[in-house]
Order: sequence, then C-alpha cells, then structure tokens
Amino acid sequence: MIDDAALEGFESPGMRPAAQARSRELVLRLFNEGLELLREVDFDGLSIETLCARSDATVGAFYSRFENKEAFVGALQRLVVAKTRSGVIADYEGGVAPADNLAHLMGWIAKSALVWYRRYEGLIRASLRRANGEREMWTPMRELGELQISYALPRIQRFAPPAAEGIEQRAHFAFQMLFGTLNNMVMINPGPYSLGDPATARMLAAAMTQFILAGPAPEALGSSV
Amino acid sequence: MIDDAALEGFESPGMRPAAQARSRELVLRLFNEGLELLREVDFDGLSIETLCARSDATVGAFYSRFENKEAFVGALQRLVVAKTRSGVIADYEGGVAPADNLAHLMGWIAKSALVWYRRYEGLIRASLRRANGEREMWTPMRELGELQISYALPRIQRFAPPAAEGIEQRAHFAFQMLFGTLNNMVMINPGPYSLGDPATARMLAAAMTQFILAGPAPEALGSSV
DNA sequence: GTTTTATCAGAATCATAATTCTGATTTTGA
DNA sequence: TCAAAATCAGAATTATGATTCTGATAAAAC
Repeated sequence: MIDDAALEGFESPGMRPAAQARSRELVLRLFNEGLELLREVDFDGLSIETLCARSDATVGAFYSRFENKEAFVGALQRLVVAKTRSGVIADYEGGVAPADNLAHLMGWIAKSALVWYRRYEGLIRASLRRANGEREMWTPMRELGELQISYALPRIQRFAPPAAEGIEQRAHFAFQMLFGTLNNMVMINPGPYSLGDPATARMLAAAMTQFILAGPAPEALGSSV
Repeated sequence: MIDDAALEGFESPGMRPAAQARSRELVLRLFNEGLELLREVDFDGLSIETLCARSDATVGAFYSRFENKEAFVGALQRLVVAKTRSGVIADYEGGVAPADNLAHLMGWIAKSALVWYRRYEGLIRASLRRANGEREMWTPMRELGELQISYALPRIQRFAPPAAEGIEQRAHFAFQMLFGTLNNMVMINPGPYSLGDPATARMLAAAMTQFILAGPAPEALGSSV
C-alpha cells in the first residue's frame, strides 16, 4: 500500500508534480489501483479507462497528471523501487541483515526477496514483459538487485574460507540464479515450486550457500562441459 | 534452420495443411524468416507485412495458410518443440547423455540447454512474453522441460548416495533454477553472465550438481528462513 | 486441356485502446 | 472573494496493425 509519505518529494519523467492535496490523493489512488490491477493483467491489458473507473477518476484527470500509460507505470515502478531501496539500506545498516554467517545471510536474503516478489508481483510482471519494447523498463529493478549485491558481497567474502577462489564470480552467479528463478516464477509460474511455496526460500538459500562455498568446480566437471 | 523434412506430417491448430509443394515451400520460408525476425522483435513487434515481404510472399498468402498471427507463432513453436523433443529422446536412448556420474550428466544438460536457448532465443522470448495473455502459450515449452526431467531424474537417483533424502525435490528445484536462470537471460539479459558466456554452462552445472548432492539443508539453515 | 487450388497485388476494413478536446464545475491558495 | 488550477463527463479523434476482399494470374491435379 502506497501512502502519502511515499509520494513526498517524488518525481518521475512524464508525471506532472501535484501541487494540490486532491491531486496527490488522486495520484495515490491511481498508483494503488494500478498495483492491484496489475495483479490480474499486464501492461497491455491495463486499460486506462478501467484504471480511472476504479480510482474514481476521469480519463482526463489521468492525462492531466501523466503524459501517458508508459509514464504512469514507469512512475509506479520508480516509486516502488525508491521505497524498496531505502528499506534495503536500512536493513543492512540497521543490523537487520544477518552478520554472523553465510547460511543466515542467504536465508534472510531469499526470504526477503520472496516477500518483495509476492507484494509487487503484478508490477514486476508488467516490467518484465515490457523489458523488450523499452529496454530501460527493467533498469530500476536491475539496480535494486545491484544494490543488494553491493551490500551482500563484502559480507559473503568475510564469511567464506580465505582460500576460496573465484568467490566473487560465484556470488554474482548465485544472485543471478536467485533473481532468474524468481522472475521466472512471476513470468510463467512453471512449478512445482511457486512464490507462495514455503519451501522455495529454503531451497534458494541452500542452493546459493552451497554454490558459493563449494569452491571452483573440480577439473573433471570443468572439462566435461 | 527448419527444412522440408521437419514439416513432414506436421499439423497445428489454425494452420491449413499444405497440399501443394509450393505451399510447403511458402510455409518453410515463413517459418524460417519468422525465426529470424523474432530475434529482433517480440510477438507484438512481429509485423505480418514485414514477415511476408521478407518471405517473398503476400499478406493474402499468409492468411490463406494461417488463421492469424497467433496461430503462426503457435505453429512455429510446436514445430520447434517437436524437433527438440525427438532430439532429447534420441540423446537419452542413443547413449549421448552421460550415464557415468552426476557431474557429467549435469554438465551435458547445461551445455545442451545453452545451445538450444541460443538457437531459438527469439522464439523463446516471444513465447515467454506471450505467456500471460494466452496462458497456454508456454505450455509446449514447459513440456519439453518435463520431458528432460523425466529422463534425467532416474539417472540422478542412480548416481546419488543411497541415503540422500529429498533428492527428487532438490532435483526438481535444480531444474527450476536452470530454466529460470536461462529464461531470465533471454528475457532481460541481466548480466553479468549471458547466454553467450562460456562460464554460464559451467556455473549452472556446478550449482545444480552441488545442490542435488548436498542433502537436506542443515537445521540451522532451515530454521533461519 | 480443364478445373481446382494457391498466390499475387494492394486497397479497403476493422478493432481496440490510447489520447485529445470541449465546455462546464469545483476546489484551492492567496 | 477571486483567479488559477484541477477535475468532471463523455464524445471525438487517432494510431497502429491485423485481417479481409477482389479481381487477376499461375501452378497442380486429373
């Protein structure tokens, strides 16, 4: 749920800054209804008319606030990213992120990711689907991932055995598997594990931890591929 | 490259079976050009007019063969899936798939997957993008994954230590990570590793192997998530 | 040869939503 | 209280491609 506070000082290209209180309320309703609607349809399916009807607004009002549909979804995305970004920073700098060992850290990362994906599933799906037509559509989301990695990597290196070689590469790849697996669930829900399955976070955390710690692949493996 | 032989006896809903040789040639040109075009654009961006121009055909000819664009891409997908399916079966039953140990098997699976994804990247992307509007758009691809798993699982179980618990779940999840990571590369190319990177197959194989063999997550891990 | 079946060329429809417009009203900030 | 800023209602306009049509031609089947 996006609230008044989240809009404070928020700007986005193609979105006219709201000068009056009722405009801010309108934008808030549009954002929250948009988030809901995107659970059921994707970018193309998101009808401005439906969105406005559900938000007790008129089409004209929408267009007096946003340049077009793209700008609307873009703004919604930036808003969510901004909110998430400050949450991530707070978690790492405020001692919420585990600092004792790798398994705990990865468990927390996987669990947090799942919560986030469930909350914004619709928006994430719309962004993924759009990521081609407008290449930069996924960029803000990508930066969120990079932020997470930039905080996690130093800890991972601290937790790993000093001799561990190539650990940075493996950590990067582990995150790529994490986000890949989750994006894929949002995209096509392949089964058998889904965003809602309690085993998913555990599996992801275990796979990442083991891969990161395992050290370089043995020669026999490397040469066979 | 799709050839004459691949079309032999091929049928697909919304596609009129070609009775004459020149019709078969037309369909072949459309399929191959479609495959090429889809490397650059996705489903929505695939213009029938452009496709026909590139295939030396007229729009009318296209519509005398396919009910609509959806049917065309659907048919192309089914054709590729059918071809791949028989390849997978041949590999497993003809002794191409490694039968000596898990690391080799997974290395081969990852490498083959990468080759396949690179070859059909455009079609895969279009199918992923469409997977929402028409839920069943991804179904044939999904079945390909299930086929692969149904062949690999018995071998995995044979290779694993007899005491290994929950190995079937871990194997399923490992494949879900594999396809998720690859689909994500096709979808948004997140970096740092891409379909073209030689390290990708090695990393994927190592991650899957280690995860499958590692046994159930230690309690400390399980309880932390 | 003759009759279907397919394709050609290319213009004419259609469908669907996004987007724009217009002339009131209403709300807000000074 | 007033002028400016927003919104309302809802019709009119646009844009974009897919899809359909039509009257020749060409190729294949028998």
